Amino acid sequence: MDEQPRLMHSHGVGMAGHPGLAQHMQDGTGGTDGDGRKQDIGDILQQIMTITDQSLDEAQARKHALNCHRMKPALFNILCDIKEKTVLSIRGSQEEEPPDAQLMRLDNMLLAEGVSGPEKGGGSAVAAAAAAAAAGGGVGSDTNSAEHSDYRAKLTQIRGIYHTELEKYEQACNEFTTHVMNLLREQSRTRPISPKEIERMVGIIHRKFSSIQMQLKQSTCEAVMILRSRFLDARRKRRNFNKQATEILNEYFYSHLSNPYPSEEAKEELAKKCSITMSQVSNWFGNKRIRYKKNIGKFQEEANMYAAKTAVSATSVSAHGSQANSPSTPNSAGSAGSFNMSNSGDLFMSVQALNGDSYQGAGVGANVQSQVDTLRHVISQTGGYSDSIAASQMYSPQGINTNGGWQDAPTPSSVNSLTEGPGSVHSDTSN
DNA sequence: TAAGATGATTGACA
DNA sequence: TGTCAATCATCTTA
Repeated sequence: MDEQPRLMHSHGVGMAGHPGLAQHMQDGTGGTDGDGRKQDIGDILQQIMTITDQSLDEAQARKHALNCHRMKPALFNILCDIKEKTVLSIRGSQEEEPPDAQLMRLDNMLLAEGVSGPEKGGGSAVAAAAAAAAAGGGVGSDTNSAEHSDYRAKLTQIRGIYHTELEKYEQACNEFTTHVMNLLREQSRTRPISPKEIERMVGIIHRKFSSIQMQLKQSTCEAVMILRSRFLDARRKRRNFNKQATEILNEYFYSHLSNPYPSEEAKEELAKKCSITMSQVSNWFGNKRIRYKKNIGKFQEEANMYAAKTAVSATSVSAHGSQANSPSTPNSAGSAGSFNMSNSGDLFMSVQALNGDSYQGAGVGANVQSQVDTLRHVISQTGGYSDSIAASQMYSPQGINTNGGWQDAPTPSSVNSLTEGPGSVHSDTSN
């Protein structure tokens, strides 16, 4: 209480701050009643001016003086009563809100996309799923994996930004909460603040920050969506198969020209070799058959080329003799779709392509014919086919019948079978 | 930039 | 369900 006089004094007419003004006020302009009133106004003004000029220390000192004021407990009690009647009654209407559905949705999505939660390759799983969904859009696994890794890298980038920002927000939220709680604790010395009220204030702060967090989550979701759509769009774009894949497919097609219907197993094998999907293999063969049939002349050169190619490799096979064509191999052929371009069965078919009436291209000369003879010799040596069978097949026309379909084309499932009778077309998987 | 090549899609059919 | 045929959309090349 001994500070009280000091407090009052500081509110008094001290001239320290503005002696000039105070002097002017004190001087006045006359000694009448009006002069007295002016004097009061001057005092008030002086007080105001003094307050604004007070340093922080002075303010602290005055605050302390106020805390120690003898009337403080009584005033505090009154404030408590008033607050009890007003503020607390309002509180009832502001009960806990249910968890935000949108926030939950965002959380779930971020978790599913692998942005939030533990890094378990969620994003890459999504990318893989997206790749699978867009199966057939790419050119090969190398390209797919490149795009895949690109997607993953970008997703990781988004994840990093998201977590950094989230941490920043959380830190800011904690700091601000601590700051507010300190303020409230400080204020609780001069006004009644219950723990519940502090709790409520903290709740308000958290809600504010969580709304900011929701914006962050929303932005992150949008970024992921954009990334995904771009990723999928890029995959939808058609790209040509690489040269090697096309060669493999063409080799198979022309070496099975009389029956260019690869079995499921053969398709699988081709798909693996070409690094494309089975449906892409099916598409390719479908397109190829139709386009070939529509314009055989145009494909003549290509057919000859591949036939010659196969024949050359076959010649080398013949040079190696039975090692590459053990007697057991032809009949074990049906084994699950594996095929070999240099095996006797495929050579047999390539010979067909080479010798078919309409395939006797100008580019294939007597040397190729001699290769054919060699091949026929090799084939006959393998014991898989008799010369007569070979001849009957080799010199048959394309296999394309008058209706435009491939002659005697068996159902795809029977393509692999080597147990069919003479004249049957097979060897897809003769190994 | 146009024309041709090529992979994918769609509907009909057996 | 696989294939054919037509067609679309995109890529490649001259």
